[in-house]
Amino acid sequence: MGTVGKALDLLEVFTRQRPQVGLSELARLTGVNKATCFRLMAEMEQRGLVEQLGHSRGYRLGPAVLRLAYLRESAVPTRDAAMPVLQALARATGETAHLSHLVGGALHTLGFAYSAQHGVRVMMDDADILPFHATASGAAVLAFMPPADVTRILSAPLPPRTSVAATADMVRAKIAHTQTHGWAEAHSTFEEDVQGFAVPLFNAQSQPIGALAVAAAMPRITPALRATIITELTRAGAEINTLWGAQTPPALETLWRTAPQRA
Amino acid sequence: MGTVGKALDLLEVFTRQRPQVGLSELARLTGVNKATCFRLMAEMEQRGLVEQLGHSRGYRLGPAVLRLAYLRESAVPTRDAAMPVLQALARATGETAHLSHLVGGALHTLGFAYSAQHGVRVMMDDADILPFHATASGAAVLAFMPPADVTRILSAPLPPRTSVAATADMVRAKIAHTQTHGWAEAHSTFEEDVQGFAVPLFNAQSQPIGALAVAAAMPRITPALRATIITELTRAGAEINTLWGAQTPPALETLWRTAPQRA
DNA sequence: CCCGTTGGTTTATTATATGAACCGATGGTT
DNA sequence: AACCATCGGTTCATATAATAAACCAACGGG
Repeated sequence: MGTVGKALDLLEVFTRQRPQVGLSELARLTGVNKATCFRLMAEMEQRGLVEQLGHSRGYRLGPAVLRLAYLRESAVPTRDAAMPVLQALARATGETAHLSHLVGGALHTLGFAYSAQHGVRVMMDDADILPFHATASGAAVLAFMPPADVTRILSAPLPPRTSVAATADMVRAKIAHTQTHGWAEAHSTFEEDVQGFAVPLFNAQSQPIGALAVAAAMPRITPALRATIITELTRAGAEINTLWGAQTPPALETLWRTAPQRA
Repeated sequence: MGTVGKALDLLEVFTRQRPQVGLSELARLTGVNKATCFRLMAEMEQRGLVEQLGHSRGYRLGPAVLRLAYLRESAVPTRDAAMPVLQALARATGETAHLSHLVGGALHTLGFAYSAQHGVRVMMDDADILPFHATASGAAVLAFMPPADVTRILSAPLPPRTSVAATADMVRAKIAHTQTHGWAEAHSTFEEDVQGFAVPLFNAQSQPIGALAVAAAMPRITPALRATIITELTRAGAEINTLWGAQTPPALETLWRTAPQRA
């Protein structure tokens, strides 16, 4: 692996739960030598990608990432464009809507929206990372990936948090379902008592780059609500794909148009 | 220079005006060898920091920067905390308020706010980079930096855009003014017919990390407006410093308390 | 007072980055 | 149609930069 890859891996340790880390802890978490960590962090600090507190206290993400994010959004307004659709989807379904983006072989949360309709909501967190296995979003994306990539991802070690043991066969079944219906569904997998629905999102080259999902509280699910979610989800998915200038696979577009009847 | 520093320098070519660049152009702009550029970009693409369009079209910033920005803001809500103050400052003065952050020895625009009062406004752009010389914000920051850093910055080559030739002596005069008054002022420097006012912002170690500024349309400036701007600017500066958990130098705090009388 | 841990530094060793030349593809221009 | 410049990407010998173990001084809790 190259040096910059190693440096960028260091940034992965920063999460919502662990906003700052010391040098030794960083070396321990990443397995990178402490001296190497120091040099890499010092170099990233110089460019403002990370900063350290008071000369000896730990590192955290720096202000430069804000600038990069502004430039990214102004160049390609992914999130800004999708948020209104996301909010409308949450309103229309009464459940939590969720948008994720494929980056480096993982699904990163890009945004979410709650409905005010119910007190009990499926909660989400920005910058969360979703497991491919056992989420509707994961199945939605995998269903439109080249088979080689799917095999590679499914043969990777399973993440620890999956509450239901998700075998590769089960995931393949979900993928097949997605390909024939146009949307993915998952029960009690990512979280207990949560029913997930998702559709894939594409780029201009018809490659899947993310997923739009609705996460509903399981006890509320009725045939009618399920139909509503599927109808609204496919409609919103088509809308975001349009906003993003995506090339939706024609077969999928057809499925989405007839989704309401088959829901 | 280290490899990751070189890689991060590549990201600097992306601006609002140049949201995407091809490989050869990138190599030309940065002076880095084309093969090196390719390898570095490929490595950054793998982590989602940049992405390329359709296998041969150019690179642009990738979605991973969004995630990093969210994490940064959730860990240390710099911009979110300051924006309301910024908007209030624009409203109170009737002019454009501007917030910049010191990152890697340059002032990066972090946010701005317009007043609805006048049709003629000083326009700003997110992710702009300000020259140290000849802006009020630059002087405000330099005034509280270690002298060694000031000398280093002032001996750097002058940026091309400065409309008024700003000699090091002129900048030093502005710095002295800032140190005795607590705020910086600049006439027709960054832009024609713009009068700039600025105060420095600090971190918890009393080091300057940015500036809060008001940019007013020159023809509107009257002694009364000038007094208002200085009063409101120092007040807003103190407020943001508090929000950011900054350790404002005591001498400066005193100056700010008495600024209205000396305006 | 001790012992573990912290952030940071040094060193020889080695792996990695580098850049000139090269490639096939593309797209105007003559 | 032949040409030429330029594009993104690749190759490989060379040299530079990254690495890791040992070592510091400083800090802090028991």
